[in-house]
Amino acid sequence: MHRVKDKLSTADRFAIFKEHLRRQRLKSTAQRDDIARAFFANNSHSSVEEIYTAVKHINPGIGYATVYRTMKLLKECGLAVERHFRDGEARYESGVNREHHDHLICEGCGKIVEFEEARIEALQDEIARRLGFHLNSHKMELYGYCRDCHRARAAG
Amino acid sequence: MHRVKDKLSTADRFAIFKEHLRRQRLKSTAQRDDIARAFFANNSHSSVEEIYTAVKHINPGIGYATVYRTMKLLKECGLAVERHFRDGEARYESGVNREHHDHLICEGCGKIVEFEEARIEALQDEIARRLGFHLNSHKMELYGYCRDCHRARAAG
DNA sequence: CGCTAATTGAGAATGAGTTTCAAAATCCCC
DNA sequence: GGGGATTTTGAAACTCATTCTCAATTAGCG
Repeated sequence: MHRVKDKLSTADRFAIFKEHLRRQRLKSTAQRDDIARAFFANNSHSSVEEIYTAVKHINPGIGYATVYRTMKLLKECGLAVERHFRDGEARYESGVNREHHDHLICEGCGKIVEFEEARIEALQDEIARRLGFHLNSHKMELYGYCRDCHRARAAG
Repeated sequence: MHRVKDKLSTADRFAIFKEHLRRQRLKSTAQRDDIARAFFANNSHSSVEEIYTAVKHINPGIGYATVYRTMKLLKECGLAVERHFRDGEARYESGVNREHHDHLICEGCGKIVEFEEARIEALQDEIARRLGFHLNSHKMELYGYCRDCHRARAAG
C-alpha cells in the first residue's frame, strides 16, 4: 500500500478535456475552461458547491447548472470520478492514472483518507465468484474517528 | 460464511416495537401497527414505496409521511436498518439479531445477496489502525451481474 | 368520560440534481 | 474576417426522495 498520486499535469488534463470536446463535436467555452481549471486546482473530493464557489471568484456570472454539466463532461472523459459518501452530495476526485482505491472517512472532521489494499480486492473477487457473480465494481468506505478527533473526544 | 438469518418471530418484533413506543411515551396506533406488520412480512431490502404500497392494501388511508415516520421509529429500536444502494432511495432490512454483513448487488436484475466475510473485516481493522483511525462502521458493496444476468447478456 | 398531548394525512417545503428556453457564443465554410 | 447553423449558457421551473407544517383526529391517563 503506497500513497496514491496523480501522474498528469494540468496541461495534460486540459488536453484530454479538449480532445473529448472535439471528439463529441462540443464547443470549448470560457465557462468550461474555468470550471475544469477550478476542479484540477482543487484538492480532491470537492463537492459541486465547492467547485461552484471557487469558479465564482474567477467568473462570477457562472451558474450552478453549468458546473453540473461540465462535471458530467469531465466524468465522461475519465478526468473526474464521482463518489457519494454519507452526506448525500456528490464529490469528485481526479480520475486519470489512479490506482483503484477505497476511502476512510472521519466522522468528526470529515477528512477523507484514501487507501489501497490488494488483499481485500482478492477476497472480494473470491466471494463474488463463490456466489456466482461477475464483478464490475465495488464500493468500500470505512467510517470512524481520525487520531485527532478521537483524542479530542476522549479529552472533551 | 453462512446464511444470515433472523431469529425473532413477528410477535417478538412487535413486542420490541411496542416496548420502544412505551419507553418514549409514544402512542400505539393502527397505522404504526400496519406499517410494522408490512415491514416484518416483506422480504428484506424493501423501499419506502414498496412498504407504502403494501400497507395501502390493508389501510388505504395511510400517507407517505406516516410510513417515513414509522420507519424512523423502527430504526430507532433496531428493528430496521436503513441502507442506501446506488439507486438513491433508502431500503430497509431487518435489524435484530443479525450478524454484520455486506451486499452483492446485481446490476442486471437488482437482486441483492448478503454475505459475511470475517477476513475482510479483519483487514479493514488492520488498515484503520495503520492510518490512525478508530473505526465505527463500514460499508461495502460489490456490483456486478448474477449468474442469470451474465448468461442472458452473453447470449443476447 | 374528558382532557391533553401525540398523531395523522395532505400538501407545502427542502435540497441535490436536471431540464427548459430564449438569448448569447462558438466554430465552420466561404 | 463575416455569416449562420448549432451549441451553450444562466435563470428559473421542474424532479424525486424525504421532511416539515398544520389543522383535525385519536390515544390513553386519570
